[in-house]
Amino acid sequence: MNRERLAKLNVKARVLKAMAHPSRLCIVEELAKRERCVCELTEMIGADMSTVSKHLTVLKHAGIVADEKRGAMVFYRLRVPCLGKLFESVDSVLECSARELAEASK
Amino acid sequence: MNRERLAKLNVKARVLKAMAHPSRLCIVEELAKRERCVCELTEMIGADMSTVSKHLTVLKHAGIVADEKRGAMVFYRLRVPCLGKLFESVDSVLECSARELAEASK
DNA sequence: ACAACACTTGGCGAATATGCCAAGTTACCA
DNA sequence: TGGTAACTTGGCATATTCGCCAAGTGTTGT
Repeated sequence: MNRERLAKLNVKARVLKAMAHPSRLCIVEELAKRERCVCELTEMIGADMSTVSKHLTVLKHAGIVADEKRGAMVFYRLRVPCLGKLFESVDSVLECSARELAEASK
Repeated sequence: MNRERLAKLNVKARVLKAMAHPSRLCIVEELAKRERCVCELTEMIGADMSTVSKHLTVLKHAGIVADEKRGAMVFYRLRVPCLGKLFESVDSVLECSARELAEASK
């Protein structure tokens, strides 16, 4: 495996990994609807605010979200508008997978 | 957050997590082209065969790949045909992200 | 029967991830 | 100025992941 390909794989894996956590996925899904402050996300997830803040840091580091401070609050939004397609893809993978499993169990 | 949504998030996160590793992503990309035996994948990745075998177990457990033994060899293939779209999605996320970063650094 | 090949599994140490608490910063308001 | 709310960061304990080696299973070829 050449270096270039490995580098690309690493970057892609990092993006996937950043979303590969229930809370972070939830955050991303919410941000796909509209921007949110940490407070709102914290209440939604039901964890400690510090925990949510760290999840947001992970997403930010992966280039998925951006933050903007307005007054005392920090608003997060998706940096990328095309995440909807990714969700659809994951969904269709799940559907295919479920269908295959159903076939297999017949 | 209600239980049903949490359950869905967990399932989706599990699929993403299974692919969120450079070696596993590489495996999935290869299998998207054609089926492969463990041996071929091992050579491609350049790790111990036991390591590759465990990666394959992870993918199998997530419902992403299926295995079939033929003689002494075990062939793996994608269980789902629609993974190509997911790759495209990840790619476009990366492109958007790169473009945004370029804009931001102007 | 024996050796070689293709895997899988168990196990171990090292590295990473996760989530809470505590402490610090910054903004707002009385 | 003092208090409170909104965050972030550090640190710690616990849990999970990763990759190798060693050992075991099943298959092929001699």
